[in-house]
Amino acid sequence: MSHKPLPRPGGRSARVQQAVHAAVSALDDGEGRTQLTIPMIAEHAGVTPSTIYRRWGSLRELLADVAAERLRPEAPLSDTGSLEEDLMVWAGEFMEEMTSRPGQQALADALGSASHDPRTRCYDWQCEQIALMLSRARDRGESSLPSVDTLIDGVMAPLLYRVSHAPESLSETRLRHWVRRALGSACENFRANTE
Amino acid sequence: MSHKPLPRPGGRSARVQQAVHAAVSALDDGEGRTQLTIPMIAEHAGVTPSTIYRRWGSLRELLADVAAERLRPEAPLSDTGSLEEDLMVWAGEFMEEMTSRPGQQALADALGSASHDPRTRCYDWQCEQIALMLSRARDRGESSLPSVDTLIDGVMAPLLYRVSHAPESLSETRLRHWVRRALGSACENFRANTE
DNA sequence: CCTGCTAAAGCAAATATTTTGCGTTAAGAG
DNA sequence: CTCTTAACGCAAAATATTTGCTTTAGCAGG
Repeated sequence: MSHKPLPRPGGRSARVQQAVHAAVSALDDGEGRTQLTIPMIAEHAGVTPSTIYRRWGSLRELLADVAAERLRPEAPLSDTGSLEEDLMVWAGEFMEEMTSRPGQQALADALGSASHDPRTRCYDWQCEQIALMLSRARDRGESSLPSVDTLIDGVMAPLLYRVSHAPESLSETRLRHWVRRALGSACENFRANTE
Repeated sequence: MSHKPLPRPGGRSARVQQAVHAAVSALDDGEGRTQLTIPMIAEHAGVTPSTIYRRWGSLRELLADVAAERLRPEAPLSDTGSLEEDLMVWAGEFMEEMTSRPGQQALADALGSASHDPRTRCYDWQCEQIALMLSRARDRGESSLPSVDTLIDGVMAPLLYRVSHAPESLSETRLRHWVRRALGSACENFRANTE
């Protein structure tokens, strides 16, 4: 539905998609979110509105597609020498990114899609990143490593939950708590600002 | 923005809101989600489209408002005699509800709102329910109770994350694992179908 | 390199929607 | 009972969306 399995990946289709994505990013980085319309995006991208309507169906799905792309990790994932720090850096950057105004918007757009596709894409990327960190840790000889599921449930899930529902309650300290707990060295009596 | 602080809670405003919410529920319970429009909802509710536009702003926000209401707990929260079972029943019902097609849709609608209001409402209700369960447990004399935050992060966050990103991976077993772990009796070597 | 095939884009007319200004209704205060 | 004003209804104007048909341009086969 969105864009991944392009029947004709090369050439025009790809150019149009890129132009439309770029147009959304450019126009959205302003304030007026309510007044972001498809004809507006089409003009900025140099295509006709009907092209967008036929390809994405609605503004909601287009925004979800762009947002999912924005949520994709781009930095090569730093290698700090320990799993705990790798996680802290990665999740910390994510937290930073997602607490900004545009980040909040992007997350809402991605989660608000009628299709599962954008959400599944985000999930897959997160699993990949975590798996990579784990394999590095394994190579370093770190022992009693958690599973991908444990880290998803123990770190990413609470992080995303709070970004979406209670962003004020986030902090570096809380993140550290989740990471430590998921890694097994839990300090059970953590109490943060309960807002 | 949505509806909570109604300047004039009584009479007409309330009736209109109820009629519009009912109309959305009635029309949405079908299939055509793409063809759900504001004029359609207005007609079914017996109001003018402009009323809806002025009050909710857009279909997206109206759907988020209705969805948040749908996510509100209605059952009086069963009292099973133990915190673990109370949590299992409550979160289990929630899981059941949210894995259905309409439940998925409602969740996406609520999370997709541009305003924080629907998400904050859901969060507040969940905290209230959990606080109630905890106070019952305290009255029963259960000891070493977790905090509300611990249960939100340890149970509701992973539950919502997986409902939204990987519903196939959910199971009663996994839920039990989260609950036990949050309650302190973790069985660290849990491994579910990693899908 | 040329030719045919077809997915995707362009164009424009037909529909449907959203927005807006202004008159009307009814909730709530005094 | 009267006054005030938030919220609703109505209808015209402005925009957005849909759709049928045409044209463009990847890509495969010769």
